[in-house]
Amino acid sequence: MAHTHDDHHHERPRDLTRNQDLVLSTLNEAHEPLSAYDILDRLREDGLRAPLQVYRALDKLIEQGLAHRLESLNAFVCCADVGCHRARGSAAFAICSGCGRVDEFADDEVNARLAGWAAEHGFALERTTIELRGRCAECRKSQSGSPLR
Amino acid sequence: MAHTHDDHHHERPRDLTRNQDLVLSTLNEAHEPLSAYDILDRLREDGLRAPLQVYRALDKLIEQGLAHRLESLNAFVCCADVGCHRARGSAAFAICSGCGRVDEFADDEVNARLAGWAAEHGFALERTTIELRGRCAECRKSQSGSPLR
DNA sequence: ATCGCTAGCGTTATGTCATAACATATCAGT
DNA sequence: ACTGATATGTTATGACATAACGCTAGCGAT
Ligand SMILES: [Zn+2]
Ligand SMILES: [Zn+2]
Ligand SMILES: [Zn+2]
Ligand SMILES: [Zn+2]
Repeated sequence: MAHTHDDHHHERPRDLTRNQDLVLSTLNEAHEPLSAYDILDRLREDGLRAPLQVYRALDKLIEQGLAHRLESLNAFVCCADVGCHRARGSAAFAICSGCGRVDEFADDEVNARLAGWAAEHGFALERTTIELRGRCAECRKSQSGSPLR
Repeated sequence: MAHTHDDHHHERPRDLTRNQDLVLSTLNEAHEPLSAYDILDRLREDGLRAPLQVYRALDKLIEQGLAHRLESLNAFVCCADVGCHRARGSAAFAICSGCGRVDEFADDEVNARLAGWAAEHGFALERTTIELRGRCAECRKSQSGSPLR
């Protein structure tokens, strides 16, 4: 969108609509990935009724790099490092099958190697998914159960 | 037409069951990822009636490294490199949004870096998903449409 | 042989995730 | 106020995946 001549705020990441704000807050308060329907359930008392309201908000949040979709889980988390979208290469996620904890990180070397493969093969890279599944340090100590598939 | 997951004549272990063999053959003959329901549709005339028959076969094939699940697509491909399961680290996939072509590859450096992150963080790595989305060289030349979401 | 175990199979029903289609509302620029 | 873009609300439907049940075939041990 075109900015006016005296607009020095070239990034306005907090220009969120009501639904987007509700969804982002829900993700922020959760300590685990949430499915769109999980989010919906937590927002019924705020007036949300239909999945589409959640999915639309999620689309925008993801577009702005404020949230991420975990493909291997069909669930969503808020971004742990706002700015990862622009400042760093694509993010990777370590997902614990024990407690649901998700650690977001980025590895420049990994991103460089994948970009390299793409360049070599004439592949126009648009989006990268990197997801590690396993058990986090905490869960390895305590032999706790496995809530995640 | 470019072939990727083409007619590799996989050495199929003789211990595949009828359903597993049907599903693997279907994946081998396809030149694109197939959803479980796509596979089911192609196997109706062979007597398959229910999704579960396909999912159960897929589970076994994936377990044996003969097929892979593409998380970002909710679809399946046959393994382009039998033995990737054992011989190499986890596989990566470049998925073309234009034609559906999938290239399977493995990058030792990428796998090493991800294993390194896991080791540093006490994360017991069980499974890794690496999926690149974009447009393949062929599709960049010809401005063809976008059948994949 | 037949018992008991295991793996696979077939079927119905259900659960979970995601989008199509359409109507209405809100807001900024003119 | 008019207009176009974006966001919203709602209903219905499509797409992906599993629960729960009982049956069958294969196989080694008794
Ligand atoms: Zn992030
Ligand atoms: Zn954990
Ligand atoms: Zn493979
Ligand atoms: Zn292509």
